[in-house]
Amino acid sequence: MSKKEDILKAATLLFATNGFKDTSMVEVAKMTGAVSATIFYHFKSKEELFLSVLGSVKDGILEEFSHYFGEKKFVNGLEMLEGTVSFYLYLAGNKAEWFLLLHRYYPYKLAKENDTCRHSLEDIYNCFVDIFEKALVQGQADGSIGKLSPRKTALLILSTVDGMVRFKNCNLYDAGALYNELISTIRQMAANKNQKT
Amino acid sequence: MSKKEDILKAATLLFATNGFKDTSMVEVAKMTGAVSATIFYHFKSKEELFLSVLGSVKDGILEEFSHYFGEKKFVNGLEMLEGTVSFYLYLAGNKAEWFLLLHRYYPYKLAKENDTCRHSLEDIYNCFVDIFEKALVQGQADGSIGKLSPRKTALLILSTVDGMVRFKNCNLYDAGALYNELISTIRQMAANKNQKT
DNA sequence: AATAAAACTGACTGATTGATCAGTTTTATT
DNA sequence: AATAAAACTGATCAATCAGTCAGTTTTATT
Repeated sequence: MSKKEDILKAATLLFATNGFKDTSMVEVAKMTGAVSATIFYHFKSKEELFLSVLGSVKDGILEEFSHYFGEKKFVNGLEMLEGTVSFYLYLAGNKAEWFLLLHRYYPYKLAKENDTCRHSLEDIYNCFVDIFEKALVQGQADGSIGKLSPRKTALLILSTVDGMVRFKNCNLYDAGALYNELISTIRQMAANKNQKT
Repeated sequence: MSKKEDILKAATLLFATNGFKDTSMVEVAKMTGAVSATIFYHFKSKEELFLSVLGSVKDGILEEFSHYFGEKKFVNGLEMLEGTVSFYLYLAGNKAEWFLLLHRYYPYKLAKENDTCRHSLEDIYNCFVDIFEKALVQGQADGSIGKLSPRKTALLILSTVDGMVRFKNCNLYDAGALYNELISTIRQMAANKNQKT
């Protein structure tokens, strides 16, 4: 691994666990066995380092989901929906630092004035919502999912899993313990045949 | 309003919008027309100021909910559940600074080492979950809600509304636009008569 | 009015930190 | 081996900020 990748990895961990302001360049440097000036050689400022971190997290998430859906095959839309939810929760545990970073407020604040930041965040959340939506649309086509607004329902499901992951990351409640209830609720939503679109 | 209350109000706003580290005592002081030393006369440290802010947010939330349930009467558990969700979303808009503060990571990190902080957060989230749970239990008693685990379902609903509010505060998606879908989903959950407890 | 307590302030300090830069070491190319 | 480019470093700086304290003003009490 190159030094630049080393720095990026250390910075991801530190920004995720301590936040932007509470992470010093000296800290990041020490973790890679370098000196802070080295970081400023690779990244022109602390903010640029953060943007690179967020960009690499975006790439990682997009790649993970693309890999999962490249391998996995689903018998219908409902199973795809459940698979996506499971994979999201698995990823939130397996790549906890990514989701910790996304559950900090700093990226969203920076996004207000920085296009690069905003685009990374948009790519990440669009990836999530689009997959949920695709599963819902497919499910409506194959009959495994009833009438409902795919986009809004996708957002509602994302809100729920995002909230569950946040509660877990904040040490409030355990997301895993709600898994069965979540799946059960999704099936009830899917089974709905009466609602108008 | 006393100077101490003035400081507390200014600090709430600044901690909520800029975070703990990104809020300086000079900033808080300026907002109240005072000098930073004045704040240190009322609060012995920046951390103690933050704990006081969180405590006052806790008091505010508990009082708001107690006031709402003191006035409002519900015909059954399901209506109480829907009312609670609505009030939660209303409060998240009306007292945005409270929820912005609760959607920062700093309080939860501080809670790991500080009992006062942990207790405030516990009080707040227990207030939310307990009310949802109470509505679910009451609904099961009066027949408006089917068989399900009240505690886990309460947590699931809280995850959803918490996620929706976070998305809105982060400028990602509009929570209000999902209101109808949310209520509809809750009714489907409630209508479930087949599930084992 | 006298007195004490409470509230408040200006000036200051030590520590931290993002960033710079001249100079050194390492790597790649011929 | 010679050379150039890339990677890295030690020293340093200006700015920011939490916290202190001696001293002043305001408020309450008698």
